[in-house]
Amino acid sequence: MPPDEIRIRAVPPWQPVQGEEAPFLPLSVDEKAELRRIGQAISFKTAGSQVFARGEKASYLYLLTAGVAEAYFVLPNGARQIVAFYWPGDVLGLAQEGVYVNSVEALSPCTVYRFPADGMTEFLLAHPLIEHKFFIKAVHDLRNAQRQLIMMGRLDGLRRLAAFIVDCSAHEDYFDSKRRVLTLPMTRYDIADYIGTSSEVVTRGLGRLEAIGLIRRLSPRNLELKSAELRAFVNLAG
Amino acid sequence: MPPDEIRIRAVPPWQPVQGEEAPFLPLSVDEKAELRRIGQAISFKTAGSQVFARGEKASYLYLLTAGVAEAYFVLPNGARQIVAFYWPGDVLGLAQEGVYVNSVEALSPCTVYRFPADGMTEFLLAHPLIEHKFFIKAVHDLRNAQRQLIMMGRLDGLRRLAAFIVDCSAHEDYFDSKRRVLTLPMTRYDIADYIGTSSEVVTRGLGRLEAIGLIRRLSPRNLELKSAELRAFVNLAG
DNA sequence: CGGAGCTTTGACCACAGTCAAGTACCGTGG
DNA sequence: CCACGGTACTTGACTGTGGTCAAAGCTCCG
Repeated sequence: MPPDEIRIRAVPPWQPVQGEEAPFLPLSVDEKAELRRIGQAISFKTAGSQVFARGEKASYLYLLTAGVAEAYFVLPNGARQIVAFYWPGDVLGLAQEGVYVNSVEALSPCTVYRFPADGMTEFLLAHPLIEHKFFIKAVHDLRNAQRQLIMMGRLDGLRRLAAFIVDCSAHEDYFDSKRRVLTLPMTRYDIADYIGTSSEVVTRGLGRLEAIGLIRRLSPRNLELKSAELRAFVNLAG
Repeated sequence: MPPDEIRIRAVPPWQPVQGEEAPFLPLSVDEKAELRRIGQAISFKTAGSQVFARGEKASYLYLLTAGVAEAYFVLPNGARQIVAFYWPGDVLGLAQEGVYVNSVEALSPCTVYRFPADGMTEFLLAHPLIEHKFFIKAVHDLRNAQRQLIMMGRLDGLRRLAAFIVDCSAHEDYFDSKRRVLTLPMTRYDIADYIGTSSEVVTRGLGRLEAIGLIRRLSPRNLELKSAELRAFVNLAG
């Protein structure tokens, strides 16, 4: 799988997963060709590049093909809440009434496909199979957002951090499953603004997780994980 | 508009809203007929009725036409997080790999349309215009979930409560805009489990909001609101 | 090799979570 | 209609997590 291949990361609501390419929806050759026809590949060379800002006219819908990005919202008092990290296969560009509702910036060099929002409705109506995949992706993201809500509402800081680490370890490009080493593409501030706490608490949390023996800090951005134990610690099975 | 009319509550991402029936997507007569053909109207007579439970086979997709319901998740330690309240026009039945991910129960007598999940994919593929509306609804709900994330992550208890009250006041069946009186269909516990705090904090919060003069408690479930001031207090414009 | 940004640690304090008790409300049955 | 019981709501007191400020150490890149 070339790194800039068009693919959508989602697990469907109804049909139990079929293939072994587990976390991605299968797109047919035709569908990819159709998407490439109306889309346009774009690269953001450096971390920190702004993809778009809240309030801008929502001219494009984006599909991230390589790299990591974040969507955030800044409150009037300056506080920042990250509402999502985007990994390869994720869709960006959530809009309301024609304008983006969040700002998005790259956390690493990124490549995206972007589709003009203008013709998008017509395109989707003309290609029901593709529309269905975008629909499933939206449902997938909704499920994730609700999961995040559960973590924010009912888990303490340490467990939220552990849950976040577990989530990150699902992304093969950043988790070496043989060495069990996770490479974080984001800063402590980013993590804090995502799980609703401060960078200090994140640091302390990593220290405590290391003390308990659930992780080992090889370097600030490289963590060796005990995945099963981490999952058990978060304990979100319900 | 009859109270059990089929309608979908959502504001679309791209096209700015057109009509004056603001918060609902227009469904054509044909579309309603098609939905009625594959759907089935069901009533839940009493508050507290369980619509479905987490882990059950997701046999149906639901459209709420009257009443209020809640979707919640119970952690192994017994804590409960409400991930959504559902109002008329909302879609219920979020599933993953064929099973519901949350439990849903009625907060008041409810009526729903339910659609068999079995044929649903085929039906949607055969009716792109309807599928598109479900897609837009999913995007709408995703936006709301992200907004909720911002509140949970970066607002203190009092502001979360105020934001919740403002959200409730958007639903005409429960907010008398002439008298400016909101009728809450849920308990303090429900509110607490939604905004991630305890029922005591909710009560205290209502007291403080009343002391500031933003609300007036006519009875525990009936609040007279100063909507503009409440909105300004929450201050989520960004 | 220098410096800026990122990370870590420490100390202090307040918000809000928890436990406990008392009060209001409402539907039920006498 | 009234008495009653259960549930929902309110209030109080205490405690601990985690938010904030401050400062020092580390890392990585230029």
